[in-house]
Amino acid sequence: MPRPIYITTPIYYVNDRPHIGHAYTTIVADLLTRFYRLSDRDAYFVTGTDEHGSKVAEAAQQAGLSEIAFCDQTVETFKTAWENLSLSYDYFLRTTSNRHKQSVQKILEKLHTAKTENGEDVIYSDFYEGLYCTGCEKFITEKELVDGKCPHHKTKPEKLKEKNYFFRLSAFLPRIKELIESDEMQILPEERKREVLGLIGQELGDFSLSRERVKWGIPLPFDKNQSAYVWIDALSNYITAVGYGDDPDSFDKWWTKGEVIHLMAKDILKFHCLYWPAMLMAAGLELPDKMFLHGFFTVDGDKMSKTLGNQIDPNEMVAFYGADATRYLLLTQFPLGVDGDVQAKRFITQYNSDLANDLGNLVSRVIKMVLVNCGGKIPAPHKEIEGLDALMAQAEELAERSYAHIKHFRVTNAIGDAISLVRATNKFFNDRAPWKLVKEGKTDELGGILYACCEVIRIVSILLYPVMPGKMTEIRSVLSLDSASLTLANARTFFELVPGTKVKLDQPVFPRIKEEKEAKTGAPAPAEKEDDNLLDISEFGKVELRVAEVLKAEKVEGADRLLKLQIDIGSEKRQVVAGVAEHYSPDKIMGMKVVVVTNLKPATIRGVESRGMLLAAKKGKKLTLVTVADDIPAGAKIS
RNA sequence: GGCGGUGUAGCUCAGCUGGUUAGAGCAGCGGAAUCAUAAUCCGCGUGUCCGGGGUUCAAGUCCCUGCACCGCUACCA
Repeated sequence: MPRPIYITTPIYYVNDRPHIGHAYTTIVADLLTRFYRLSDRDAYFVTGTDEHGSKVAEAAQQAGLSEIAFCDQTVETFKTAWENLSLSYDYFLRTTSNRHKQSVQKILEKLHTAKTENGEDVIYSDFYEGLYCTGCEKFITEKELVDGKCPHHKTKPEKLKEKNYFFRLSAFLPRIKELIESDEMQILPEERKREVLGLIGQELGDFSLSRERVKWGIPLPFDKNQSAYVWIDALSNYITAVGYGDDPDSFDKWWTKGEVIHLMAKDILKFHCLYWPAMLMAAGLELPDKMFLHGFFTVDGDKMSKTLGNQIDPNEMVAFYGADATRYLLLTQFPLGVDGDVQAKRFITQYNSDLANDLGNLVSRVIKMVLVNCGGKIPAPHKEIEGLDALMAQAEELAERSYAHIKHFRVTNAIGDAISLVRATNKFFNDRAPWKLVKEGKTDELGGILYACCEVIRIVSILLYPVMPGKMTEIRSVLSLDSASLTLANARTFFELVPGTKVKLDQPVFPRIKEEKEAKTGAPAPAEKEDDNLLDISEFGKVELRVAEVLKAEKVEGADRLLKLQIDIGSEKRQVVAGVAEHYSPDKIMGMKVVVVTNLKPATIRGVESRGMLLAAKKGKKLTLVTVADDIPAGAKIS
């Protein structure tokens, strides 16, 4: 028996809305699962949601709901999106489920008593010191502060020390490094492996695994005043989902003995490739076999982000292209593992070209001819046909090639091979010109050609099934094929179709999309502006703006983006530090009349004192300083 | 600044461990065919393989270096 295979996606943060990034990972997982099942491997596919943490609690409060009610609601948006995409996970893990919470506590207990090789405790307590906002009920970083105050509550945070438990990551890194270098735990693609090894080379501190003040979380069994921090809680899902702590048989089958594959985008590399293996080692558990980190989508060149509002909603794509075509289009934009750009109009051309013109039209032209000329029944094969051997050979080796591709995560190659076969078949059909044979009454040869084409369609319907399960099932029903013959083994040989079997075709499998129809990537629907934080005029008045002339400018040593400026604000001269070095050279900014906030509290940045802030407009990578239209002396007040 | 990545036809990208005239799809031009979803098939590319060095009998493919862009990271009051 081949090893069972266990495939995971990250669990998605419940505060997010599903976008094509989430969808992509999950589609890949679904594809792999379906493909391995075709090849007779037992496979298990888990996805889910990460639902704890102070941000979730905050969002729930704003929505006027209890935490769990809020989560129940938003989890549905993920489940619906996945259902729309025909994603058939075996288990949907919620970190708020009792099962997960109980098992995480068992993991924590285990870690609590665990020792490192040197006999040190894996978990130790220490103090975390930081700025704490009582309004937010959380620590905030210096960076988040506005004018020394919490941006949300406009209050000064207090310096606070809190007890935290830490995980002794450093003790495990040498061993992890060995395992990664030797590929016992494979990090893919190669460049990501290099990146992780590079990270190990840098100084990595131990990580904090608990929070004292976060109430919406899983309490530590050995200290009820603390709750588990995100890494422990979220990463553990991979084992709690298959029965760690409550179903030894399942856990043994999938985790301990199975081939474990974690799929994710490259942004969470550190946690998965270092924190997670360390936790598992400390708990004495098997490590995953493979981690595959895929790339990011950019949309028309820009990174997808909430703030840019260019996130693509998979539901909108599904509404427009259907689940199967959406899966196809997302998977084929770029090879798995690298970043790629997505352009709205490309989706339509590619849909029409690959799916409608090549595959859909092949089905139409072949089946219609069978319907009209062969009484709607699959004709008998005929071997003496020019070009048939080559076509057969290409079709018969497709399964093997695809399997090899999938094993190495070369998803686009596997799909590309199937489409190439479709093209070759269109060419074969064209070259043999069966419509001429109809007129000449050569029915044997005609039947042979049509039989061969049906065979290719059957084989393709198996190999593209993991990508487009719905449409391939549809195509298979055209040929009266059932699911029993939906196996990779069945795709390896020609002459599986039984002559005389009825065919039927109700409508085109992939109807062409008219170009005039607006290309929908789901992109913009710009987020509605919240107008509940309008300012009172008096509040605005607190900000003092003045025109200032830049007298002198120089780069700040050791910082790429900082310029140290001497400015004249009329009444006095001041020094400010501005993060504009990437856009303005010292020469260029010298002499400019800019707008400065003059009543900010002084701050020290990179060891340089700054007393004021320049105003600038920024969009994506573009940044331009705010200046004045006509000449006016430095010091002029702005209101 | 540190780490990683990318730079190949108009566009999106393939090119594994170096080896004949550098490829695919899309778009464009010309043609064939008419079974089919106005779909298909054929033909057409003088591309500085980012620049500069080097290793080699041989480099898009390895090494060094420069440039541009992207991501993570530090500093952006």
